[in-house]
Amino acid sequence: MSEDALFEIEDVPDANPSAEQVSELTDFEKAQTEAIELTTKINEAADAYYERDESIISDAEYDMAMRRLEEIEKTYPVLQGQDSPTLSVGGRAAATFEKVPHLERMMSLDNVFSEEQFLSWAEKTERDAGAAIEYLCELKIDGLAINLRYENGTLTGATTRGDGVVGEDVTANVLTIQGIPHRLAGSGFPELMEVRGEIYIPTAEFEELNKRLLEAKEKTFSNPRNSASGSLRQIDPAKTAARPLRLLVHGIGAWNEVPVANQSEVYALLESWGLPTSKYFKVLSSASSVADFISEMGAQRHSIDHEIDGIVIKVDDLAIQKKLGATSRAPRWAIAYKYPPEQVNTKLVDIKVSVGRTGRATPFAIVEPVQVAGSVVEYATLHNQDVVKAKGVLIGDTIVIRKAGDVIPEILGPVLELRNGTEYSFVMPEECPECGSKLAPASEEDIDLRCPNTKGCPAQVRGRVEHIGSRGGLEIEGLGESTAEALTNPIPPIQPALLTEAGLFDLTLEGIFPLEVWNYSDIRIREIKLDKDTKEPLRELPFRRIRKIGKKVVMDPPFDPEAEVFDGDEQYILSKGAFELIAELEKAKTKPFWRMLVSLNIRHVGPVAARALANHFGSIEALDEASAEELAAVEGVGQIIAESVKTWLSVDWHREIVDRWKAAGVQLFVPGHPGPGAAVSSDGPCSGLIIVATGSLEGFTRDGAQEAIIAAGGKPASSVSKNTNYVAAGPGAGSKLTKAEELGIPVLDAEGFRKLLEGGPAAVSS
DNA sequence: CACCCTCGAGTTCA
DNA sequence: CTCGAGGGTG
Repeated sequence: MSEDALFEIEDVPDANPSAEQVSELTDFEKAQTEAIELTTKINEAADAYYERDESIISDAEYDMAMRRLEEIEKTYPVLQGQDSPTLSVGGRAAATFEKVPHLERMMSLDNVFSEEQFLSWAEKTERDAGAAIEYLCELKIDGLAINLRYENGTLTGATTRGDGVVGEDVTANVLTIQGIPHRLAGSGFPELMEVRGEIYIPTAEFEELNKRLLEAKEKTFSNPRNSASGSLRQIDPAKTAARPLRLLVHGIGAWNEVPVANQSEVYALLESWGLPTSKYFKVLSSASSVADFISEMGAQRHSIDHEIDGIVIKVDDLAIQKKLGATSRAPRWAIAYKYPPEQVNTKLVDIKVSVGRTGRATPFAIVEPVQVAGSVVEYATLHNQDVVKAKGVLIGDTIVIRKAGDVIPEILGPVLELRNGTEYSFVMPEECPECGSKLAPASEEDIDLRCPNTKGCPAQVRGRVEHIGSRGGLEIEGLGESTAEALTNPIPPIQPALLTEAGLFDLTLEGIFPLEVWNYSDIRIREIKLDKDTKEPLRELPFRRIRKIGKKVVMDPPFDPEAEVFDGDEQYILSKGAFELIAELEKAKTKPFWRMLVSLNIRHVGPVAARALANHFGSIEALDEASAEELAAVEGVGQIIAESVKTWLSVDWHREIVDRWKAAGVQLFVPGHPGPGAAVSSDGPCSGLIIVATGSLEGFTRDGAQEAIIAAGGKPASSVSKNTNYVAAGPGAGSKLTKAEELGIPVLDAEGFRKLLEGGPAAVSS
């Protein structure tokens, strides 16, 4: 159950008491709110139905919600997220497919992103193989992996990849796909074999399909991959049959005694039996010719009849494949070369400036929403004014966007041919967009402009409060982005509950009513301008209240979460959020001292430096009395951090934070600490070991793993290097695991990790 | 003083 | 995840 479900979702056109300046909600915003509501409703109903076998709404109601959502998404395609229920037709239909284990695990592939990385993989592989290698190169089709099971030449089952061990049975649908033989041609088939392939929709057919859907006034698909996925998961096989799905096979799973020696010969054999193989594969005998193949195909990737996102390179010789074996999740005898992330054109609508918790003013781009590599992008950071200049973009330009690291949108530059003269350049504002203070560089050489109003700037206070609640800080549930905003919101006539973080632990239920929580996108583009004449703040952009955690009520304490309260003619039910926040704040008061240090928002003091300081000094008083030199003597703390701490402590309003927190009962010391200088010894089974935890380790949360390493006397690190002693990797581990394997560092699973923590290196040395 | 590890800070979207 | 910069080491 999501947190949001605790709150009422409201459609309040004007949540701001100073109503005049606020424009009406746009149609788009109304549609967005409705789409969110519908999606929640549909998903909850589908979950109940498929997971727990119960109906919480009638079929008719469900259909109506689905139809309305489709309608909205048709009007505003941007609102159709990747996981929109309208994409998986029949709600969460997937859940109705039977789970079937694969006979042989369906592995994924490790990735390389440059020629250099590929060459070093090839070098290592040749070394490990102890022989020259013939490489089989093939296109990496952007589709859905499928496992086909043939028994004595007859197709007896088709399953999706699932988690690699167990897939979903989609046999009935696969049987309808053109070009997949139900019965193999020729003779000499094995008793039992698994064939791996990719289901996809050719680009041309995809466009055709979308055109047909459009004409039929049905909703269209955003890309061939989604479309193939949706088509394969139809409950009714007749619907699948109507879609232009294709198959290409590219591997084998379980198969006793393969009658040939090379993967390429396997393909030839499969083809002779009537299975579709790609005509693009090629066997090459040197890594450098493979590199050439990669760049050649990259240049013509869009002229191929289906979408590709890279090239797969395999060791052709099956005996060598066997010798090389596999890591926990991917074979060592194959690698995927991924082409650079998808690039998309869109329009640069505006450039605005946001201010973070440190006061840094960061320009960011607002772009016309577009789909890039899996999600809809609306914002992209521009780092600072020099970057804006360097990119050469003007407001109004058509620009090229891509996803860097597959997550963060990056603006590459303008499309100059599409300029029409109406574009204009961005000028860095002189003043803080939120508090109006004059922006200035922190030092001479500093490129970044900062808002000097550290104490009072609402943007900075909000950022700091949010940081206190964050995972690295005090981990206060219910104190995230929007709650921090609500607590510090300075829009008159509402006084913010907090002017600075000093009062955080003095908050009471009465104090936080009324507290309204605003949604994310509104915070991001928030901008307050002062009226020229009255100097009253104007709210330039409409705020939209989507939920509330409290409402001012006339009622005697103690408050009761379940109470219904009458305020004039209106009736409110108090939501749990406010009560939980107060309870969480109380719990936070006794969290570890290093978390307190992080929460003070001292520059350069993050979790690691804070731990070092907390260990050596044990209390805020000890830190206060110590000189900068004494601080800098601590390992991991240098002059800069030491001075930053001393400077922070010398500021009056910072001291006020410390004093008020203390007065409120916040524990600013390590209980039982022997005193300054006496570092708490870190004895344990893992003394002196540097351990990196990555991926999801069963039985540990991300931070839990770190804590466990420390508790065992080890040192947790965030990146893998040659100094690392062990890497504990769970499912979903990425580059760190790759790096560990490269460097030959022992890799442990959750089980091994637990043993290491209990018994030290001896326990896992075997 | 030049290098290599790490850490801190900022970042988007669901 | 990435970038820039702090801290430690040879």
